Amino acid sequence: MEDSQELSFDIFLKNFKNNVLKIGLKNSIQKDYILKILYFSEEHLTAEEISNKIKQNFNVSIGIATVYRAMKFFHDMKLVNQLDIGDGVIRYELNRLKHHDHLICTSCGIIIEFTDDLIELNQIKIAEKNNFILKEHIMSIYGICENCQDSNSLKK
Amino acid sequence: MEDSQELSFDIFLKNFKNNVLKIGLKNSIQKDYILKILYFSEEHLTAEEISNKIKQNFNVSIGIATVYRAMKFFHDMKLVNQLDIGDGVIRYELNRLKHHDHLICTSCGIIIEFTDDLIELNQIKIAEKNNFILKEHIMSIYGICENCQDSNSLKK
DNA sequence: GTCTATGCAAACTGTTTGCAATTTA
DNA sequence: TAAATTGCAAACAGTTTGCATAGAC
Repeated sequence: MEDSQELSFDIFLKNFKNNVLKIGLKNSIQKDYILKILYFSEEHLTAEEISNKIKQNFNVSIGIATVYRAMKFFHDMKLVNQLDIGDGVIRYELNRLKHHDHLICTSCGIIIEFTDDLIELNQIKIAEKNNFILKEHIMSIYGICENCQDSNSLKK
Repeated sequence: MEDSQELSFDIFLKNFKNNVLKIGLKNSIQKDYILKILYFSEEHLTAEEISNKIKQNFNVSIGIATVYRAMKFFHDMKLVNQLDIGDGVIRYELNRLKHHDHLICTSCGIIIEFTDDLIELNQIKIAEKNNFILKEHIMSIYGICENCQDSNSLKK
């Protein structure tokens, strides 16, 4: 399992690097590390967290400016999504092509992804009704997650 | 019309000030000005913009820190909504109780409000499915507005 | 060898905080 | 008069930028 994931990452990375070369730019190990972290992470990571994880996992230090520049680059290439949950920090995730939205727990901050076809359909209708050319949407639902509900009734 | 709006604002303001007193806090002209701007503004304003509008309309200078503190206060009182469209600036609007979402033009930045019952229903279902206690949701649809579509085909 | 990407530190932006002065109840 | 609010400036956090150096093609 490990191996097959590693393999699919290798293919993904090779493909990405080819695309970079095609547009006349250069690759770097730093970007490789960042992509690897994003690829194998389930979470939505901040620039800081990405940098820390690279330190932990590969014992390599990457300047925070490099992370930001890489994220902008990936975002322009539609390779990563940016998620702003309104706490002043931007989080990043690999764009796995299937659109999804986010449930955010206002107590512990956990972010749960969900997909909903009705929402996808609805946004098209709303955009049409307002004569917008649709690009994308962000839907974030805020509430209290199961865990936090339980720990609030701890004393029972 | 002007007058009846002025009147309804006066009632709104008097009511607010009473509530402030009830919880043992003090009122100030600064908060009055801010509320008046919010009340008569259709737009979603940043702290900076609120401060500028007060300068323009009433020729009064209010420290930016005061605006931020007031907005936090209003937000805690559920009087104001915060809108973060992901450009690093928080926008504020008076909470007129009917929930609505936002269409944002990525070209000119105009923000159009819309309401959609299906979305309201949907979020309840999604929260339930994930065992969340629902608090609120934010949905922002990004696209190109009618105006910007036209001006792109200017040359014809 | 040329041109891009990196790392560092400084700059910047929006927001928050400490504190003395002012205003409110 | 006691307590809360303001205004200023400094602090702060996250992000961006300029520039010299290292690295990729």
